[in-house]
Amino acid sequence: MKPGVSPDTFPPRSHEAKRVSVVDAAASVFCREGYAGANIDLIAAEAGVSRQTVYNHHGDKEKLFVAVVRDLTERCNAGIFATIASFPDQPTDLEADLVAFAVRMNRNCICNRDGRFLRKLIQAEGGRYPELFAEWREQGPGRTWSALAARFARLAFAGHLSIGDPDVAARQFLALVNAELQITFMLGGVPTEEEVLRSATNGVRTFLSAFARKKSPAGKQAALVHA
Amino acid sequence: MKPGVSPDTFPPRSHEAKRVSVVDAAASVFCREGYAGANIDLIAAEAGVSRQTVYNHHGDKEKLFVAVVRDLTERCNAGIFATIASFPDQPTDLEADLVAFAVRMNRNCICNRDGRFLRKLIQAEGGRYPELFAEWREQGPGRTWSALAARFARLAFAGHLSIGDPDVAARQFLALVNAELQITFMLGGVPTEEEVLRSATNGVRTFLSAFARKKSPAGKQAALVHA
DNA sequence: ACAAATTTAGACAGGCTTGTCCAATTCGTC
DNA sequence: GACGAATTGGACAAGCCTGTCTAAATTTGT
Repeated sequence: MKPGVSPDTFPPRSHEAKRVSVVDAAASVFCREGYAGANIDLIAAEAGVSRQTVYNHHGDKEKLFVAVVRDLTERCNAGIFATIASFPDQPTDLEADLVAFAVRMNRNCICNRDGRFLRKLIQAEGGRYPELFAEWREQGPGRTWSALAARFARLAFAGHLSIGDPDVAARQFLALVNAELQITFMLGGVPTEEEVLRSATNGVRTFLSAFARKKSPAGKQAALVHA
Repeated sequence: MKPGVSPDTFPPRSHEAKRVSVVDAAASVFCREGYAGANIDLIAAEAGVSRQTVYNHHGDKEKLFVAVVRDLTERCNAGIFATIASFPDQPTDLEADLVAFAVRMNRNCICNRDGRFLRKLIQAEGGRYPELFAEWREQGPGRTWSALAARFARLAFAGHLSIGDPDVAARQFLALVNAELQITFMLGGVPTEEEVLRSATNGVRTFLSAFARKKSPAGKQAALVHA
């Protein structure tokens, strides 16, 4: 385990671990107390390190804040694109598949620790670091909407939906499945699994009512009405 | 100008005026800097009064903050209900009337100074004053949704829409007409008139596609189904 | 014009926070 | 076991902020 290149022993082992736990604790404290109210001593205590270690690793409060935002942005984007990769391109039950996708999106990206923290930091400090959050906006929501719009366009092309503008549809999809969670988000709360499921179900139903395939053979429409 | 009751001289004339300008300046500073970062000297300067006057009127920082939130809540609610009163109960052009209503809602309640400030304070400090913002939640969004749901139910009853759950429809209406403004709201920006109009138009179109009257006697196919 | 209330500017103590410095200690590696 | 790097705890100066106090100036009502 010692000689040569051992499998899982990196030179800065506990060093890097401390760095991570400082960033994690800082994210939590910055969110709870705001940038001005965040206290380096508290961050250090919550990370289980001394104050001096915080300064050794990150220089000063502002650099630490930037490191926190970059960290959260990166992890959130990774989660979002991983989830979008699971979009139901060949749905068997369109409603059920889209509801499941929306629930995954919420659970893995929007309601989890990173998502809640990043959202709050953007809302609270967005005005003070324009370039930092402009970067997030391009890399995050911008690409999210594009990717999602492409998936919806594909569903429309395959005849499952009737969509005018896929970009608008993608944004409206996200707005609809989160419609009933807005207040909870605003107050910083975490919706229950039931709330997420209900909002997603209601949202997807309305979405499908609006974007259901419209140009279909008359016979099929009649059959649909009968059912 | 001296004897009797002069026309525009209230006993606490400039006194009350100063109180208002202190609250206004405080709202601005609390939003920009956060509660912890807000500086009483800066608030006093921005209000054009001395620091001591701030303390004379409001006691301490926390009481001032509460006064600001109550003030914003009251004004925002008043604006919201005034706007809901202009809901198109007897629409001539349903789409155009709903778009105009959505634009009014955005301009007068959500994007104006009070709306932006209150939203930011709730997001930033909601966790620290649970009872204060719980009160807002009941009086504001709770009653807003109810009132709006009642209006939509009326439209459905009159045969203009086909709605399952009016409460869900009301929340989804608001979510849809704001779908394209979310990011701007998050970053604390003010959307342009064009953006508001576009988001409202796209949102109302999708809303009407989803909730358009389905069982109408107009279509021939529908008549067939009726039989 | 007079008297009362309000406002102002400034000084002030007390507390808290950031960021630095340093000696002692612990940790990882050879 | 020994060496060097990282970490710790604490002291420290400097600055900022809140909230109070005072005496002078201003405004308000009569």
